[in-house]
Amino acid sequence: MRWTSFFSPTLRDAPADAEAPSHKLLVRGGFIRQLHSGHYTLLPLAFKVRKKIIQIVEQEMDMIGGQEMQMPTLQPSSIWKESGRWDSMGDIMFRLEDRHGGEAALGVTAEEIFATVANEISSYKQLPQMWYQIHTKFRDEPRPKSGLLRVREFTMKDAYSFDLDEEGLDTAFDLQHQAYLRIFSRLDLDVIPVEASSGNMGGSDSIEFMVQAPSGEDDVMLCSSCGYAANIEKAVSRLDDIADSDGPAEPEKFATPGIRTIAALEEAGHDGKRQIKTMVYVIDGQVTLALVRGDHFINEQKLADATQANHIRPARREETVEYLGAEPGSLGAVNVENIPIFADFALQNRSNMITGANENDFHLSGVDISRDITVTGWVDLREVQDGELCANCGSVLSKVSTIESGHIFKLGTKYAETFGAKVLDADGKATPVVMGSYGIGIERAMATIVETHHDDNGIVWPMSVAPFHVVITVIQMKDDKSVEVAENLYNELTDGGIEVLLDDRDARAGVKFADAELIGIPLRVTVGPKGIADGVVEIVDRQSGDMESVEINKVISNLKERMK
RNA sequence: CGGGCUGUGGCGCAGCUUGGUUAGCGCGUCGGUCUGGGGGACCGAAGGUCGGAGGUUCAAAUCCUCUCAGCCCGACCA
Repeated sequence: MRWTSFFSPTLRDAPADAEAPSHKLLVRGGFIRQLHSGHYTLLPLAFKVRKKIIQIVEQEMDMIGGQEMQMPTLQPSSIWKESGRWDSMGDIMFRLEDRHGGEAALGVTAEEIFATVANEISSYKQLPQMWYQIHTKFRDEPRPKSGLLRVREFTMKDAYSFDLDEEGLDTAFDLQHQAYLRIFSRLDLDVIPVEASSGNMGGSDSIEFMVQAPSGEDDVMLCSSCGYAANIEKAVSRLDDIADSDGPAEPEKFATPGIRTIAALEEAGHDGKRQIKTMVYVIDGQVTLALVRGDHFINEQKLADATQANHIRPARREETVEYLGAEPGSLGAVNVENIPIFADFALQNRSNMITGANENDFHLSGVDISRDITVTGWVDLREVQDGELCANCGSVLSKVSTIESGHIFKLGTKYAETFGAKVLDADGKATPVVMGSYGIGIERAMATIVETHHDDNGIVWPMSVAPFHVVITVIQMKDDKSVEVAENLYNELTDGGIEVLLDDRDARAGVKFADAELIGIPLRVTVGPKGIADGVVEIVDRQSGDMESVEINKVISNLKERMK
């Protein structure tokens, strides 16, 4: 490709509203343009990178027995209603009606559709199956942001496995896990597999593949010693036991005028570790209490997971007053009936504690949780804090910001049962197939590579996904000899299967260098009169910046060596 | 959904407080001359419904009302 005929509108300045490095660089480099919030046009450079990422994903999926196919993106509501996700998906789903008034949605994910197709599998002899597609997904995100990192329309590789039993699922899950590690390694992304929440996907285990980056939106807890890694929505840590002194036979009410916070109670001499923090939520319309230790913080996703909630929100002040009789700051769960109460494990067996009395400006002391509070369920609600100790090995945990690059789920039989995907087993008995689902966002992977592969001058693509392998920079287009050498190299390299961008623009060297570095081509061949006088051209490595003078007839072998 | 900010040529911005000729500047673009190894210089040129609608006024980019869009923080996020 010749630069003079290539469409790559580079910009000197990044758009003012871009913040994330990948957003700025992809726009400046002429890879993408925004059409609308969360919707981007992929220009030729980005399209080339996307295609290479897709090829890598396809190769690795095919390697583990994946069969590529494609599902419709416009899907009838009926299929989503059957699984119950027409409601549970909420506002994330783009919904529309056809001319007959039929409800439909744009594909958010495709468990339902694949499970429907899996109806065609009728015998255990046809299992296992591993199917996947690489296709557009639509999600009406509350807040698209950071260029390609969070968008409303994107390409996703979603794979689905079908097995006869849990053991088969474990095998498929592990195959995908290994394939993911190979894919991200080939993309030169340092992924950390972490234990994750499954959200409204359902199912048991799920693992997310996270890449550490400041622009990331997900927090992960990492143990540097034993390798424990978990999304903060799932992470646990070691806690010291607390020995409570004996309390009174029943809770005692005491006045706490003006005290409305845990911190204020602490100042009044009541250690946060001895307090019960009472939070009021509305979960799918049901007012619910969540209790954690006074000095602890609740993680809402944990509460949502524990209650299998579709929709969860903090209660409004009026609701709190209506149901508990007091305002936030004086709340407690003692003597509360008819409202579900979920308590964090850290409160188990605790006694002689302090909590709100559900009467403004009063608290209770001497609360024995098992005696005085009707706990509906003991669950893990506490959000682990940076610096706490690993539950496995006792080393210090650190909280890091990450980008979610992939997520794999063990779904079990939920979708198969709903959609009647059953097979006859060896005994002739009908049994639902066991499913797994496995996703990777293609454009997010592209942006994540940029997040982790750039410097002050621009992007530094790994060879595996670079839009071109080599850029030939002609220093002076007026110098016939330079042009001749460059043209010959261009033809030979291209014939040799190397993807070359020939910078044949009549621009100054500085401009060409800057553009080549901005768009991040891994190798640059500089052809100029100085070198030609000595029979050489220069090869510059984008990553290291190292320059080597190479005899013209050895350029191809040199480049091929570097590309290995 | 709450809070904050921004819409002026392809990009980055000024002008708006205090209304007043042809709305400026830098970069980019086009033509030309010189130049030529890190975003060069000079000459010339094109390119703007000032986000949109309504209003106030002799007069609106500027004031008022409504509205649309985008960005950031939070909420939310399979």
